[in-house]
Amino acid sequence: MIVLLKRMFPAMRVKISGLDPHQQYYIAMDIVPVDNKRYRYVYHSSKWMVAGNADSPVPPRVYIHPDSPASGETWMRQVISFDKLKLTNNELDDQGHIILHSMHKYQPRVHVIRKDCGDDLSPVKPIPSGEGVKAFSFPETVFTTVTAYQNQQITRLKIDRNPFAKGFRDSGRNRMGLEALVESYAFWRPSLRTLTFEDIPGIPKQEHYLYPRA
DNA sequence: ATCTGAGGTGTGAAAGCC
DNA sequence: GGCTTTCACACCTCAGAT
Repeated sequence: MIVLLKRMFPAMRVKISGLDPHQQYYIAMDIVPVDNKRYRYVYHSSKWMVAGNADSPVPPRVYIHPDSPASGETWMRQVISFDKLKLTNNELDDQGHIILHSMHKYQPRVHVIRKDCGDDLSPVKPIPSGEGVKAFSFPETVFTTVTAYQNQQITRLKIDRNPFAKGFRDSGRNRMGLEALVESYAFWRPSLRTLTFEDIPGIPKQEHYLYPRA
């Protein structure tokens, strides 16, 4: 899904409840390695296989949601989308984009940060820890980075679902076949997730739900 | 409502790497 | 030689200007 500078697709979308409506919060995302392995796609078995050790770690980067900071009421009222998040494989990137290695597995994490804990938040600095900061991650959002698609079904999926790729769509495609394909890919399961905070601003327990995509 | 420029897509060929 | 990465390209969306 990545090369040079690309958006993440499909984008992560989350819904949060349980925030203090009057408290200001930052929402941020970072992406961490799942393991220290490099992968390659094996066509004949249609599986990702370990192909060696991971490349050297890249500088940690943070995507701060552009609506930040905003009140808990604002965040809870909307579905929070990370569709503007950009990924790069350029380790020398100085624009604050999230840097990843190709052919590695990563886990996106959503961070909810109380404003007083996030005043020195920066795209090029690790997310602060402690009281007032909470991270959420969902195992089904783990993904493998590539510079070229390894699976033609994924290419077709993206062409049909990403508006910017409309120019590559065929007019007579079999929609039912596509829907079946969508169902078969875990990462494509509804990207809308819900985080529930029980005791804000004290920071909370995690709970999440899966919603069927309309 | 229409125009326009910036920027987001996958493709396919060529280059680079091991 | 096979796999991965990079690049130019055409086509598209989107947002701001008029």
